[in-house]
Amino acid sequence: MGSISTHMTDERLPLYQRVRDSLAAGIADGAWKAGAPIPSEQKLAGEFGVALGTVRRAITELVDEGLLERRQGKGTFVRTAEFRNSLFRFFRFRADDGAEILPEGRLLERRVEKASPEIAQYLDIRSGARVIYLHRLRVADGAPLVVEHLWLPHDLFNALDRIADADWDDLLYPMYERVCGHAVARARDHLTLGRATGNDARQLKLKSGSPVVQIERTAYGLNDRPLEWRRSLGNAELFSYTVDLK
Amino acid sequence: MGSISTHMTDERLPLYQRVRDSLAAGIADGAWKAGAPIPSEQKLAGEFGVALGTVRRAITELVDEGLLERRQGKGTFVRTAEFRNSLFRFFRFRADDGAEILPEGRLLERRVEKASPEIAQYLDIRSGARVIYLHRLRVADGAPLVVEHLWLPHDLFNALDRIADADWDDLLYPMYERVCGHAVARARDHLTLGRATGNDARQLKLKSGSPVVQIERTAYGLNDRPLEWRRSLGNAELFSYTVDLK
DNA sequence: CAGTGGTCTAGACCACGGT
DNA sequence: CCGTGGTCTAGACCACTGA
Repeated sequence: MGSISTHMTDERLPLYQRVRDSLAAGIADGAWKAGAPIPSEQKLAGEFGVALGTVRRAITELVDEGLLERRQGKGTFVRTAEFRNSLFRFFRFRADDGAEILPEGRLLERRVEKASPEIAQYLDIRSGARVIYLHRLRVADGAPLVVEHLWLPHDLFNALDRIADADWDDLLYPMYERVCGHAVARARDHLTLGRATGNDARQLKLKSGSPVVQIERTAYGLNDRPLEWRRSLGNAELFSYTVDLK
Repeated sequence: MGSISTHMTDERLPLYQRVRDSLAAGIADGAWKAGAPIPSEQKLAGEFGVALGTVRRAITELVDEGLLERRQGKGTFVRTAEFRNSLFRFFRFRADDGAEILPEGRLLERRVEKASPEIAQYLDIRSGARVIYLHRLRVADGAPLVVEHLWLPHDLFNALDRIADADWDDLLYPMYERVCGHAVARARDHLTLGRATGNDARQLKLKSGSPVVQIERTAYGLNDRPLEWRRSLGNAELFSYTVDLK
């Protein structure tokens, strides 16, 4: 038995699935760091005691899921979470020269509170359980672009309590991973059109009643547990999204 | 050599790619009908003179692309194009009881015209080439939902000239395939927010200046040639879309 | 050059669906 | 029962990368 966790899950699943799960667990545990290579297919086949084709299929699954990346002649690498585009794919945030802008994330509010029934449902936790609430404003070039309200289960993210307000990063997901060890593997966004009101309108510098695109997102960890729920509001005039249908 | 077209493309490509292309061509030609099974993997391996694993990989590609569907114990089947949801996935069209509604497609205008430079670019044809212009209104329960302006290359779709106005189907893509033999394999949608004006506003029964979601779509055939370009406008209040990010 | 992933083969046995 | 796709093995050779 090698250094990797060889406790394969559920005996009834196909071998390649169990290998997949074992590798996914290794990535989630941080046994292999993001950007670093995992052992070669030959080596893994030996350690798991399975054929090379079986390991290849397991790895192919993880590549399709976006967790791993193959580079011929070099190895197979743990992908760095690339959620830079995940919000901004919906909006046109570009400088006059067409270059992409990474909007600054300004923390407006932070507190620990009890989960409302709605939030509890989204996060799949008890109603009334402790959650961290964050209120942020995304600003580029001095112009407000998006307001975000977001909630995290406190038991998973209590390490954030020790971060000073000024030390928060623009991008939260890499920060979650670095500070709390929880990587975001996937997310589901639900888009609707709404109207800006009250504080949200004021912070976006829009008239009350202006159309805004509302994006409700649930973000999931490597084990499929909800890690975060957020509601983002952005000026609908800037909305722009491309999707491929099959 | 069997009944399938065994002229495999480009000698330098991997075998499984060439098999994939050959199978895709068979589907495009209509050698195998939608909904019907293709020959078994064993049989195909024999006819192509390759190993079973190679055929399996080729088929896996086509399954991932949505052209084929595997059913264990039964066979591998040509998927019926399911574009029923492709537009409606963006909007909430539901009856009071929550059931999905298939809005009726009302043909308002039809003519053959010369492609503007813009349309020509989208359809990848000569500017000034003949195109079919269609103007449609989607109506559910008497309420207008979406207006559509769409253009088709006349040389591919001239068979539509012989269809009477009253005989147009609600769903165009199956009709394209039935009447003209051109199946839509995929499409790319680009969504932005706009304002309803003039005729569009009137037909949607919205005040001029009301926010509308604008969906610009290019639809492609099995050979990747653009078949249709359309601009659809829908009441932004009804907009609702869910997307999974990885 | 050695080591990696990429392609391809030839076979075995299992799980499922219909006769 | 047979024929289908699903899993798994063991091994070959190719293509790419970097020392």
